[in-house]
Amino acid sequence: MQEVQQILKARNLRSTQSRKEILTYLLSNKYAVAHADVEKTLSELDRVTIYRTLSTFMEKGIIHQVSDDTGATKYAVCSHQCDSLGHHDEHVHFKCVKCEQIQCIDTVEIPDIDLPEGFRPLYSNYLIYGVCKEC
Amino acid sequence: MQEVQQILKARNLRSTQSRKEILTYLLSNKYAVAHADVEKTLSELDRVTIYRTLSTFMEKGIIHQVSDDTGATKYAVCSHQCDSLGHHDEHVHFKCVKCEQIQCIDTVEIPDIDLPEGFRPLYSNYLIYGVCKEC
DNA sequence: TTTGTTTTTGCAACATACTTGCAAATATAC
DNA sequence: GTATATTTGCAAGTATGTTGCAAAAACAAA
Repeated sequence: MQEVQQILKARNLRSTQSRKEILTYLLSNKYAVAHADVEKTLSELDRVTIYRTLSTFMEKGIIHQVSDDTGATKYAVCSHQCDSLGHHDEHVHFKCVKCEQIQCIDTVEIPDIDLPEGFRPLYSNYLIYGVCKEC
Repeated sequence: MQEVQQILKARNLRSTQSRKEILTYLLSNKYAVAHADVEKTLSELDRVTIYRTLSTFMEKGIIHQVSDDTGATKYAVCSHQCDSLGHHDEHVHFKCVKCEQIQCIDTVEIPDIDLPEGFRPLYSNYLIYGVCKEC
């Protein structure tokens, strides 16, 4: 059984053609991808199916969301053991101002912060903008 | 001359009715506001005028952007000396998972990060999710 | 305080991102 | 192979953001 089917089965998700194709695409991409990217690449799939599949993958901890300033949500495959109970891969993301690609910086954990009295932190997002290795 | 007019004049922006109302609203709000919030509150203003005004205020360093996981851009008044040449108020933002409001945590600077070889950071966004003081 | 110039606004139309309901199709378990 | 529950595709709708252009408003200077 291939990797994608194992990932789906482990989350009790049916191995449908759409899911296998979308997951394969996500795994093959070193950068975070937007819905539009999936749609362009897998053009035979319905837009709504792609939205729903990404949403399902999020819930099941297969992928995580990265929000940048463009308004379009991007997604990347989780590197560690995430599941329906939560995401456990709090790492920094890097967005290149030249190529505009977002990548996970898995080697760097998000540093903790001393918040003012009364604020209880749960999780966080840290996005660094700059010029990436490749550019 | 009122505060809002001084702010506009200092940036060489004409003191129009729309700008004065939108800026007053932004200043009166302790949380980050979305375009939709402005539209609901100042319902006599045209949608496009609000978009353009927020965009102008961004360029002139009057407000800054906060991106969260909802896809809708939010804005908050800059606390320090920002201008057309750039924003200089790199602070942490906090989004409450109960009331869903975003506020600036002006007292905490974004901690620096040691990026892998080859990455050149320029600026960053750090958003912490959790339960706020009020909730 | 009127006039001329430049900026801003409002409208129409468009573009992109995302959601919901429902019937038909498909995956899985038996 | 059949029953059942899940998933998909289509249609339609909502939310968010943009662009071009003519009319209106702000400002400066006579």
